[in-house]
Amino acid sequence: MKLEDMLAYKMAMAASDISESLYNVYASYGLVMPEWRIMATLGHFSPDSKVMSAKALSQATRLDKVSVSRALKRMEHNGLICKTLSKNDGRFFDVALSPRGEAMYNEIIPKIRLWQQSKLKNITDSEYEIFLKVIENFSA
Amino acid sequence: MKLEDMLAYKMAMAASDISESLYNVYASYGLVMPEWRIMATLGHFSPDSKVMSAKALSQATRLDKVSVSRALKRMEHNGLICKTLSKNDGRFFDVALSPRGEAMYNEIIPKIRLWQQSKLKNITDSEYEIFLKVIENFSA
DNA sequence: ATAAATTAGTTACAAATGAAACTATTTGAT
DNA sequence: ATCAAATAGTTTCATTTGTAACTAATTTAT
Repeated sequence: MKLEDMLAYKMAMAASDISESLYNVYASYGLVMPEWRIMATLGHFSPDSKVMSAKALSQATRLDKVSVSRALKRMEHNGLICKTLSKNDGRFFDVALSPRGEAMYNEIIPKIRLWQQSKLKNITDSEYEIFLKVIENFSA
Repeated sequence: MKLEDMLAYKMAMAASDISESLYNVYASYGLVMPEWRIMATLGHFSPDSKVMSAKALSQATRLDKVSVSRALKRMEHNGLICKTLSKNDGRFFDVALSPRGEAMYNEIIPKIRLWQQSKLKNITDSEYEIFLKVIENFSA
């Protein structure tokens, strides 16, 4: 087996490179990685499902529940999210981006898009489709 | 922009899933992630280049030099590597897998290969080729 | 030749992390 | 209805981590 063929190795290295590169974008907004992942998740889902529980965020972001709890505390403190006890079930919180959080999200997203385009400039649409299919497979 | 199209997000999630899944393989040998990355790198390169410096390992594995230093200390203590001062340049160490480290590597690799095959069972060779091309691009 | 600058690696310390214990709420069994 | 089991989220504490300071070796400039 060649290292060149080592899927996990390649993925980890690429993810690490991407992660570092992306850090420069959201860090300029004072966000750390868990906060950015949460913002990205909430921002994406907010059109349809306005709220998510901490548990759902934990699953979507692959952050453990302690990290989510702490990130949400900071984000609430910074006015980026609204956190209210769920009416149906007092164990859950309904978490959503605040207007301010939504504004920040909408400011960051175009920069991410630009960054992503630069990363994909040598890749055709059909190649990217296949790439997505492959990594979709990994998480399945 | 749809979350479905968020490259970085998808990569981070897939890498996280893969990393967790792979952890079960090397953890059973008492290795932690930095140790496994170092072993994989040394094991792969050992046919041609028998030794690597801690710095080279740090670059290859995307671990910072402190992590590498600590991992090498543990691995040396466990008899998995040999670490000798370079003759040419007294700042470098020549690091290589010990026979015991090599044996462990050769025991783990087939399990990684099996694991990888199961992850790729729905993927054709040409699709995998394209996938590799795309992630190669990220690190460039 | 010598002193400043650079580089490899380690150490120390402060910050981030996660497992386990904890609180609070809900569900399910009797 | 009541009590045990389960679930969401928080807190505690011990470990892990990374930045910055350090040591030691080498290179570069003068």
